[in-house]
Amino acid sequence: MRKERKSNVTIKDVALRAGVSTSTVGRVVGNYGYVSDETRKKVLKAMKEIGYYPNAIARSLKRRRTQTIAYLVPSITNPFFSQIATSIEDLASSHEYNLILCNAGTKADKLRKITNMLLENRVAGIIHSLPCTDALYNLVEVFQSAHIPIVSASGSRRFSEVDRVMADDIQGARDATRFLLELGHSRIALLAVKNSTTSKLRTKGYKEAFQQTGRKLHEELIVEGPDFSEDSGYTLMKVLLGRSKPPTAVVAFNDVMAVGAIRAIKEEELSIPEDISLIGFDDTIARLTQPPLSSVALPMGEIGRVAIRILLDRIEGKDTGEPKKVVLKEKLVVRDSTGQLGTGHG
Amino acid sequence: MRKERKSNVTIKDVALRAGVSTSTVGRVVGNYGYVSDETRKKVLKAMKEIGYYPNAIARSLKRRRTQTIAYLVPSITNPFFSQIATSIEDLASSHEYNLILCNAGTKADKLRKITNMLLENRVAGIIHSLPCTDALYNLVEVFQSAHIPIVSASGSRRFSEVDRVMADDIQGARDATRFLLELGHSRIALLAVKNSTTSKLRTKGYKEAFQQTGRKLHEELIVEGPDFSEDSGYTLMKVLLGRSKPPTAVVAFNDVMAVGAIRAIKEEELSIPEDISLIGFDDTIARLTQPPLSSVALPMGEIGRVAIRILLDRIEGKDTGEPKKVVLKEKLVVRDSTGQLGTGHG
DNA sequence: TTGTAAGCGTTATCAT
DNA sequence: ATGATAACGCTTACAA
Repeated sequence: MRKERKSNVTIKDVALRAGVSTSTVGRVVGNYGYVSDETRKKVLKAMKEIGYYPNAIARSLKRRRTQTIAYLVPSITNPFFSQIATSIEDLASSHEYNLILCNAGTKADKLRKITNMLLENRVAGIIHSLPCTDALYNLVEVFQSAHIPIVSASGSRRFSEVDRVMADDIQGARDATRFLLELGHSRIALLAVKNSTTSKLRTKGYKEAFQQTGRKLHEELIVEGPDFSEDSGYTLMKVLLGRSKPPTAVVAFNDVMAVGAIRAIKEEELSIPEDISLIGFDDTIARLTQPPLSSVALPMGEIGRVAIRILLDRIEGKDTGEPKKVVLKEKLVVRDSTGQLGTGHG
Repeated sequence: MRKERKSNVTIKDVALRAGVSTSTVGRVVGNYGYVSDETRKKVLKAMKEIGYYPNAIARSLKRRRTQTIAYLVPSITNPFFSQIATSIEDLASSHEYNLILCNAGTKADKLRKITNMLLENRVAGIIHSLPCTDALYNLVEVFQSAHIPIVSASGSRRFSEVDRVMADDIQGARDATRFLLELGHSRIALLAVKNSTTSKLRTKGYKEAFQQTGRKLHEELIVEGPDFSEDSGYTLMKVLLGRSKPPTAVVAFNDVMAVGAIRAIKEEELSIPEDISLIGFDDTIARLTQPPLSSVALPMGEIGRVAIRILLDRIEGKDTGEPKKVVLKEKLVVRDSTGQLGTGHG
């Protein structure tokens, strides 16, 4: 015989069993107010015996607030987001909050639907990593007027009314470029991406590095592809290598593009880093390339942690100040794809 | 002046505004029962005007069930799980279910905590991809006795009381091995992993391929590492290459191990596939290796879809039959790391 | 076709 | 220190 645990054991049942009132049981369960040790023991015993566990739904209804927060991403498959998600989940969970993870995809309808669902489920707050779209505008407006706090974690930077935490794309690219400049390179190419805010900021950082060191910038070495794909990296690199004066170093705006670049470079029978130094961004698959790729690591974990801390402070009313903007440092991880200029036959 | 949307507009408010009863409003909101067109319009108008949206918490309390399901994984960072998660989320969302994603990690405490939280929040059902542990036993027991359906999506296979959907590891390895046999290879090495059910099953498939084709199996070419890491793949491959009779083809039990193997092979100045053919598993980063890796793709999307379908059928009582066990096919994706035996100098 | 009223399982206020 | 009771916002017989 299997022990059947009735799923609707209520406080009332416990009260009956323990021979006390529901409010006394409530005090024991919620651990507040005055309860004598003796009574507490009786209640605890009754709870065990009939297998009581609290009903969070009823509690939420009564308290008029949930312990649920949501994290919205374009795609959880992207390791960038899943790492942020992990750190959010971690802290949320240790503060007794549940995390609803929402894949908003790219369709406006989906995000609208999610917005409604979150509203109806009375989430206590949301964190998102979404790009700026009409549907996001709608979301922000709706949640703001419902007084539900929002934090952008490496999402759209455009809403000055919401708390934002993001990586310092300018600094990351500046550091990477500077590192190459210090290795003696000056013909440093940039594999950039059209219509990307991130790409624009990184390009800015690249330029700053040249300015700060007083070295000459070669504008023609900044090339733009349509997206952050491997093909994009491959094609751009091919173009650069076909020129009369190819670069001696390359910064690709993510690791996947860098993989494309590696393929192009090897096809031309050149070696990394002897002929060409290469740096990627994101530090995701960088350990696995051949040679292991130097890459600018983004502080995903930190982004998530800061975002959730801000959110919890907002939810619990500990922070009622102006919207924050937190910018976190990126960090170059040096591996084997970068070397001093002129060690090869280039 | 910002329009302030009061967050606690209730059915009662709408009823008052529209001059009807709460139950009439309820009928309009829930879209059931008889409501005259005229009344419906009045109610709809009132809803718009005062910005009403339903309270899912109250509804859940009343109906004694939620529209929430949970998906538990060891780590959402693993692309294997995040892809399953995506397909689950997709179908769940289109059936008006919310998905709570839980990172159970590896500590028993965390899973116990999640178990309780899920129970208290009255989730309608759960899907998991967790390995067999005491904490999972506890989870299964607790949910079973609360009559909350569970589906294992490529998780522990040990519970015959729960629905299980998984990939056919035996068939995947068999197909991969067979493919290599047909290319003329017979000295086919296996980079396996100790204490892994999956590894055991794949090894079985490997052996079946030899049996079915009547070719001679070289037991000594089956080597085991401690885990599925790149280092593991590298070290095992080094060992194999150091032998007097090295293999002409290799099956690595995931892509990351295959990357390690590639490194080892290149270090010995051998080429892929001319000297050695290589096949990975998972088809995650396989496109990005040099050369692009042939790899056995697991049906992650399909696993998620089947799992959520089964779960929804259970939740909605459409399926009250015996626990199901669904096994889905793996599929070899051929790229450039595999070739006919003897095209190189080996 | 519409309205009344009794819960769902908690929490919180007020007595006792 | 404990108990009675009224909400929380919705659904749903049942009555009208």
